[in-house]
Amino acid sequence: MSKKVKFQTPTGMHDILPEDQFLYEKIWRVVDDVAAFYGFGKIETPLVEDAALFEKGTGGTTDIVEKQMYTLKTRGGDMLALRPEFTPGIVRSYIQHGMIALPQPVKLYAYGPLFRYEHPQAGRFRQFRQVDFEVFGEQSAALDAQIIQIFYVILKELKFSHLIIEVNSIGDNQCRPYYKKLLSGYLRPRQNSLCADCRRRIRENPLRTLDCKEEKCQRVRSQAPQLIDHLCEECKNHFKSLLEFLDETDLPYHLDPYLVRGLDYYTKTVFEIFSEQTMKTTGEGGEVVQRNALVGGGRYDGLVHLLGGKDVPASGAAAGVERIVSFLKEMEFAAAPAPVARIFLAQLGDLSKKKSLRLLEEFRKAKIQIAESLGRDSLRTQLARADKLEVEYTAILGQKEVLDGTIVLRKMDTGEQETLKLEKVVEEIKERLRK
RNA sequence: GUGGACGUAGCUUAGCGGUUUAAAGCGUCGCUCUGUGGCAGCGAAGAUCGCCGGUUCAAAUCCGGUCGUCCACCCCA
Repeated sequence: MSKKVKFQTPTGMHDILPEDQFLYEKIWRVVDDVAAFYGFGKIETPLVEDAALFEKGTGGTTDIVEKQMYTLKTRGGDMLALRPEFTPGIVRSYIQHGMIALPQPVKLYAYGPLFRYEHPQAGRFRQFRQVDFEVFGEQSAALDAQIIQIFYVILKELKFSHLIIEVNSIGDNQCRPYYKKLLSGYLRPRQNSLCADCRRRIRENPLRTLDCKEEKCQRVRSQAPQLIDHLCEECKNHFKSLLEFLDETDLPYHLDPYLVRGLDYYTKTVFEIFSEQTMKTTGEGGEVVQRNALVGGGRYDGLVHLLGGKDVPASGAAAGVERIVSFLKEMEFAAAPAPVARIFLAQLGDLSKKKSLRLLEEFRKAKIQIAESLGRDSLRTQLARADKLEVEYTAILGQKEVLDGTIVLRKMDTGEQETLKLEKVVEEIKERLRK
């Protein structure tokens, strides 16, 4: 006999069990509603794309592509990758289907699973879901503001309270290369005061030193040349205009001059939305403030062109669904919904069991949720089950009732029972549940 | 990729300075109660103590490795 193997979910991946589904469904419902209101069309792209799409789009030097992508070789020899983010796939679809011929801007949204080979921890998994919104063909900061607003509204609809929006501009191909040079010129002579990671970053990605959490790096950074002081005229105006739009919409934002993002394709606007919330910790009954980025996004004016399309400006953002769910679970109103069935059908004996199948069908047609336990024969256990399900009524169909063409209706809280005509029961119950 | 904590029935945990049948609560199923639930009593099923190896007469318990979970760094949603 072979050894018993215990299968389990792969590292960083989880089952979503029936009792948690309502949380996800709630999010989908809110997202669909908000998207419909703002005129976004839903799009689904494959979970798997040409690996080169992400290498080129997301960027070959990003961690996501460099060390977190699940790649696979097909039998035909193609190199494919499990999508690690939404944007390149949606850009690809925009180009492939000639959406440039549609009235611009083209507004799209999507949600679904993404894959990143990472070391799992709080709010970080190898298979996770995002909600993603993208706008193509409009360079105005009004759309950036609308994207921010959309995610803010979604989180508000989900009853998030302490939301913080951080915005910044990281310039474009005009001004950023110049600023990078300026920054590394400032950092290089001071590298002894920086952490090891930042010393490495000076070469690889000097912008990232800006959001280092090490205190000594923050000290150095406070004297560093500011990105917003070195934006080109166009970027400066764009950013100014973004802030004006945000003021207009009353969104509670902060300008964080040190906010930079890890993906290569961002230009001008970048932003993140955080929720600050105290979480109960499992050990020692303590509390801890969780400040995870729930949403991240920005403008990516060069990406459509980079991936082979026309020079189309675009802007977008994505929210981490698991992170939202983990907050939702902490909130008290996120308890599981009330029991679905308000009535239970108990049967006794073969004859009534056969009759029950037909009766259940009548309830279905009348759109009345009714629970049963056809596998059990004793009335005791069926009533016990009905009790557990917290139904209001149990309809009891025994041998005698089938022969008489009647059915017994028991009110569960009081225990009072009455005998009804079998053909009237659906109507009668419908009437009573209305109250 | 680096570092820390932890892996015992479906769940929550006890046992963990080595020694016979690994314990409890919840849950599940059954009986007391042959057509009447919530309570109670009784009972059953369910764990080769994550896996592999080592030390030992003897390992859930000690040691090493491995896998997994959680957490932090890194990065990101």
